[in-house]
Amino acid sequence: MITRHPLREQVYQAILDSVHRGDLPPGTRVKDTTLATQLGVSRTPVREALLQLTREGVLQADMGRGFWVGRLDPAEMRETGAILRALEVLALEISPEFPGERLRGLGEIDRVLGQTRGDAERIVALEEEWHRTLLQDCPNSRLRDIISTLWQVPRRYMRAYLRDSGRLSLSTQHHSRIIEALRRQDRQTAASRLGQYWERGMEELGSWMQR
Amino acid sequence: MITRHPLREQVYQAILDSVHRGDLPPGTRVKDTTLATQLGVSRTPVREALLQLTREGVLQADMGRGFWVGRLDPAEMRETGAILRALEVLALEISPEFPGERLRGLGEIDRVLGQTRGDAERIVALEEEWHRTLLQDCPNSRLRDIISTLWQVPRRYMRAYLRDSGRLSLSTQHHSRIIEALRRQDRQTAASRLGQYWERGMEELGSWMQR
DNA sequence: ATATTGCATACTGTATACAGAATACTTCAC
DNA sequence: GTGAAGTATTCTGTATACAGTATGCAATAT
Repeated sequence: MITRHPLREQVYQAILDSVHRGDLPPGTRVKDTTLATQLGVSRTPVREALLQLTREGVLQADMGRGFWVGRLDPAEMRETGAILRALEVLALEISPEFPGERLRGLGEIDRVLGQTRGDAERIVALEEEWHRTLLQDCPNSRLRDIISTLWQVPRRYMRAYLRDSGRLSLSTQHHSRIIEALRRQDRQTAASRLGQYWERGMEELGSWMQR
Repeated sequence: MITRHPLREQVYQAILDSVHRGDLPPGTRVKDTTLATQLGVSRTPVREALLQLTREGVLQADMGRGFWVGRLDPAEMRETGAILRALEVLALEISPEFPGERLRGLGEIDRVLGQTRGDAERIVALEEEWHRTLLQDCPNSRLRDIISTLWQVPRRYMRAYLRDSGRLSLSTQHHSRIIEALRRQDRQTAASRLGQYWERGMEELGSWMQR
């Protein structure tokens, strides 16, 4: 069965990548005509993608005034972080037993994370990948969807934080503590440690943003 | 300051209302051209609204095959319910002290709910209104947004359940128990009772759907 | 020089046009 | 009558056109 994909999805991904790569820094105005010609498509799918990104909080929009890349705002970070914390904890709690393969995968990502230096975007991508792997077996697919979508927000803040502060990693030691609990199949402890991860991370980002 | 509103928003609301009123039962195909002529606008804002409703789970879509009202699916209900439970509990936990005015408002909605008979759509609307009022002061605006959006899903299931089973109310006694805790400014207990509300509600809807 | 008004341009939101795919229908064979 | 094949029609996804508003620039006045 061949599945066709609407243009708007590719466009969506392309714009998101641009934002994450930093080609479109926070505050930049995003004109649909420009993007349309750059990507070689018409304005229609571009606008559909822009509307979705706006809904997800990556972009902002004013009626008649178009779209721009959302500025970094401590409140947005805190609010989204609190939500993600609750949802990831829930997702982990209701996950089934962790197969050894999954634990190895998490360890591997963590290992690569420990070796990666200086590439903020890559570190953030690996961080997200680690979480995605952690929650991969969560039986609530809608929950997984919402979590993935919400992650678009912290990505932007983490990237800015890593670049600006020069920190190398966000939380390798938290990762290992969570993995340790999962090795014992103690999902409850793992979940509570995952909560602490977010708590700490939010504090760290929060104090940085008050520069 | 005058705020203008894009057509797509009005269209969005109009379609949502149709779905909630039951004019468009689950499974109905939704054609953008038809809606466009009915509403007296072009296809563009209609499609923008349809895309958003699809993201929110009210509609479904297949590439090249258009949109239709999502069919009722026990798994979707369970999954969304679990998420809403976690988020509403979180929202209540971080809410500030409840002013007397708010408590009176909750009691008033509850009173109207107790008197309303037979009008499934109105009962569901009041139920949602009760929850919205409960979480109105939650300082996390993004959380409030997500909760409102997610509520589109249970609305459809609750409506079908009330119509089909002939039950009159969903949870008046739960409401009072929550209000009781709030009167003592015991948000922690109130939040845990709110969790029980969702737990019970999901069980009730779940067993009904296995007819 | 600076502020202000008018004008030109650019861009957004919406409408319409077009191409290709999916569905419905008709016709014909059996 | 039932089923298949081919044709018509409908509808979707994308492109383009259009109208109105916002933005930037220039010319003029202060």
